[in-house]
Formats: sequence, C-alpha cells, structure tokens
Amino acid sequence: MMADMAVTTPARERTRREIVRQAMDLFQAGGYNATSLQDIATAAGCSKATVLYHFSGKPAVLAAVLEPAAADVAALVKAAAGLSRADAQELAIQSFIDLAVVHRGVVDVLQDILPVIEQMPEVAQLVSDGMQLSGYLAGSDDPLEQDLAKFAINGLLGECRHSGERTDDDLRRLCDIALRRLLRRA
Amino acid sequence: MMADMAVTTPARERTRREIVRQAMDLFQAGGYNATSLQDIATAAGCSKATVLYHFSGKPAVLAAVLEPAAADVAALVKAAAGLSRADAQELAIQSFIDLAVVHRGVVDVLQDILPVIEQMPEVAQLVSDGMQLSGYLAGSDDPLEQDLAKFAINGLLGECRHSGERTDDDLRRLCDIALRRLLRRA
DNA sequence: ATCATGACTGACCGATCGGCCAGTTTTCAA
DNA sequence: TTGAAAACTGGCCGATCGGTCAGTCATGAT
Repeated sequence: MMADMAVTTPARERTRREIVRQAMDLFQAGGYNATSLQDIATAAGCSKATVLYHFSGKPAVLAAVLEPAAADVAALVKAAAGLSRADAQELAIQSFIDLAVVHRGVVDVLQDILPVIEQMPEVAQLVSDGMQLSGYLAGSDDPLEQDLAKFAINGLLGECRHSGERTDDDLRRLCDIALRRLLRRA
Repeated sequence: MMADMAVTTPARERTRREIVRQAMDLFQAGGYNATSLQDIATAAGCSKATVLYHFSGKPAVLAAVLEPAAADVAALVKAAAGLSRADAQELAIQSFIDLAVVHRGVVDVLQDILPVIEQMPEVAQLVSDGMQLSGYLAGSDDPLEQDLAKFAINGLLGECRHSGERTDDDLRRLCDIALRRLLRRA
C-alpha cells in the first residue's frame, strides 16, 4: 500500500533486463536456434533456472528481445493509418529506415526465425505489422510496386545485418538512396 | 577393369541422389539446423545410418545440396573474369538473376546458415564467389555502388525466398527491373 | 555354388537441448 | 528480530541430436 507501487522491484527488473540484453547479443551473433538457455544464463551471470524463473520459456525470451522493435513498428503502422497514400509512403520510407537501423539487431534475429515463423505466436503481430508497412511503402496497389516494396525491404533488412562496423548515419544514407531509386521517389 | 567404369553403380547413385533431393526440400522448407538426419532419412526412404554411409556427416549433405548452384556461380565468376567492366556488369546482372531464380532453393538454405557460415568450409568457395560476383555487379569501385550492389543482392535473394507460387519468368522480370533501377542501368 | 564386396540397418553412444522442481538464500515489511 | 514472500539455484528428467559400429542382406564375378 505504498505510493510507489509503480517502482518495480529493483532486483527483479535488473536481472530481467540483463537476461534480455545478453540474449539479444547472442541471438544476433549466433541465431536464435543456436543459442541455448545455458548460453544466455552464463552471459547474464545467473543460472539457467533463473532465466526460466523470469520467462516462461525460450520463446518468451525471444518475445522480450523483439518487444521494443515490435512496439515501434506497431506505432508506425498506427501513425500511417490516417495519412494519405503519398504521405504514408513518405513516412514509411523515412521511418522504416530508421527502425531497421536502430533495431538492426532484431533484423538478424528475425532472419534466423523465418523458416518457422508461422508457428511462433510470439512474433505474429510484428510480422503482420511488417506486411502492413510493406503496403504503405509501395504507395500503390500496382502489383509491380508492391513487389518492389518487398524487394526494398529485403535489401534494407539484409543491409542492416552484420553491419556492426558501419555508423548509423552511413547506413541511413545508403538505405535512403536505395529505397528512392527502387521506388522511383527521387 | 571394365570399359564402363564411368557408369556409377546404379544403386549407390540412386540412393545418393534421393537423399540429396529430399534434403534440399527439407532444408528449404525448415532450414538446415532444424532438419535432422532422421528427417532426411525418413523422407528418402532409408535409415539414418544409410545417410551417414553415403555422406561423411551432415555438413557433407549440405555441400552436396549446394554443389550444383556453387558450380554455376563458379562458372559465372570465371566467365566474367576476362570481360570489360561494363560487359562484366551486364553479364552479372543477367546471370545473377538467372542463377538466383533457378537455384532459389539454395538461397533459402544459405540464409539459414549465414550466422555460422564462417565455420563451414563446405560452403566457403560459394560465399567467396558470391562476393566476387557482387563486385562485378557494382560495375565500379565507388563504395556507394558497391553497397548498392550488395543491397541489390539482398533484395534479389530475399525475393526468391518462399516464391514457390511465382513463375520463373515473373520472378526474372521483377528482379530485372529492380536491379536496373538500383544500379541505374535502364 | 561360392564368396568377396558393396549397400544397408538396428542398436547404441555421449552430448546437449528445453524444461521442471525441491530446496536454499536474500530481501524486506511488520 | 522475525518470518513469509521473492529471488535464485543445483540437479535431474525425457527427448533428440549427430555420429559409430557390428552385423545382415543383396549383388555379381568367378
């Protein structure tokens, strides 16, 4: 009955965050499937049982890793919903690049999950939002433009993979040029 | 000491081919890591021990699956070696699309291996040739064009993934448009 | 008919996986 | 100070992995 109930127990949240932090790095470096709970626990400085004390299972850890990116994508989709076709496309170009660059780590993780992504309800919303965004990016119902938008996304996501050495700005500049060439929006 | 030593024993080659055939389908559908030797054996109608009788290990099965595509890529790199810069680029555009479309199955498989591809000597040559090809595709030493070429490859390979329903010609046409827009070669 | 060779297999191995649980340590309000 | 809840852990479980091996079965030249 304290006034500060909103302050989460420091210990719990600190361990949780560290697990997610280390899991992100390991997933990005070696892929989701190749990373064991023991790997995550060791990196986070706790036992495997502790990981499973904070998360219901390995997929739950994945969901926590993906959550910030998923939230940003969901917000972007919501923001684009009320815009005109052209404005939505412009917003999608700008923001999609930003999101892919900022959350480039999750892009690596998602690639590793793609073959079995249909059976992972934890990431279904993110995938669904991503397809929505693809539609906005195309800017038209023309099948060719729709396909080119998907092409652009694949190139963009691929470009952000293993790009630890590149600076955010370099990456952003490159993606901007590529997207505008592909979508013919100079 | 027969005259027809070139004729491989029918039984051996038949089983071997079936294993590779089924392994390709399984790798493409579920990824390399998620496919077990037992899965391959069951699909091929033999025992797991038989798979390991024909191949030294799981990586050897992967190498056999990738081999036809690797050979085509190697031949393309060799062919482009003696051409002028512009001719090599044009050849790379045309042939890269063809290879990606025809061997679209191996593209799926490669994506699943990317995080640990450095430790797989079985596919090192294919990866090396792919990077060579990327240079030809760029058509210039300009870092921007080099990056755009990589962007194009990522988009192209991504486009060929899970494209079982699309016809080869549709896929080729789309990739041609995308590559020429990206590389500014209308 | 014989028999060496090639093709194949069932049973098993050690390792590792994700997950579970009983029990210990830490924390903190009363 | 105390005791109950929270945080945490070692040890174990069943399943599955890639891989090995001794031995069976088929084939085909002699």
